[in-house]
Amino acid sequence: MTDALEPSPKTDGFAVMLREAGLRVTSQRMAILRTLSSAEDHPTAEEIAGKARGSDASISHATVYRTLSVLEELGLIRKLSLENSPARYELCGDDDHGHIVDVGDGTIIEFEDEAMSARHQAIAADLGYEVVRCVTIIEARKKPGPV
Amino acid sequence: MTDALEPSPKTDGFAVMLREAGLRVTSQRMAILRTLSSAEDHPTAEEIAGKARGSDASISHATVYRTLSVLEELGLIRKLSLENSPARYELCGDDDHGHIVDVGDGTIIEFEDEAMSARHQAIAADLGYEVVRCVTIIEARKKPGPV
DNA sequence: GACTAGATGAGAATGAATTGCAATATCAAG
DNA sequence: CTTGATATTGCAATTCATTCTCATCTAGTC
Repeated sequence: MTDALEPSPKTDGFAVMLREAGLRVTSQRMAILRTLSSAEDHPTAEEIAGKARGSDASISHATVYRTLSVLEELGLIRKLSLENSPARYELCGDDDHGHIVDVGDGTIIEFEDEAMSARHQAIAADLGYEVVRCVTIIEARKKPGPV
Repeated sequence: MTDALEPSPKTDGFAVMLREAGLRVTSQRMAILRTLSSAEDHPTAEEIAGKARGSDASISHATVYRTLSVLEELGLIRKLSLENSPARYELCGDDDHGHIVDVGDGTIIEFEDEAMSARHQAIAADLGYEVVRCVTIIEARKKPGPV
């Protein structure tokens, strides 16, 4: 009963999307997608490689990088370039959400904010642009305040 | 009349800030600061090195990188980590402004938006954080609009 | 002018990400 | 189910940005 390897409705959807984009559905790609899908945090390429190797034999890191950029272009995942550290990845819908990075311990908290997203759209529109993607990173320090 | 090399009130201010931070005022640091101060765009470290070499002899790229991080910690400049390209730098006050990156040609447009900055503060505060710095990058595509 | 800690230059080293190429595997067609 | 065309992979070597090492130099001080 290795149901970790069973196709789930979620990962099945990935396979369909890959095929529709004219791409082949390989075990490596599915392993990477499955890894991202079960990740609570925002793993780096190497972290993804490590976990993906758990479910599929020996995935080379070249494949991880190649797959990640394919998936990014496909719009299935999002890449997050942080200062002074390797890029991190997350599955995504097409929502515009931001990240708070705790400068103390590196914790990343996601948030969504309608007002902020609306401003992004408006600002871009004012300048004659249409938004492709937004990256918001708020580096912040935990306030000593009352719990 | 090589007034490009004259100390300007602006660059003088830099010297004071360096000294106040207990750092030495070197010709390399001033050349880099002068370069940034006269840059209209957001140059990369290597572009800065190139231009700075124009005003000061042979500045090594190690020095450029070292100086840039010193200046960043000092809060005099800001580093902008973009996807798939070297970091870019800009002089900065402590304002929270964003950048629109034209996905077509790479043009970077700066903007300020009170409402957006206010949201950043509020969002962080809600989660018990105080903002250190914000990075907003809106990747956008030029609208075919009427011109 | 001399001293000393901080700063620099040159180049080697690191680490993330990309690429070339031969081997392999997917998927459509028979 | 077998085959063939070709997309994809693994491996290793490579690129590129950035950092580090260390001997030399220099700003700031006395």
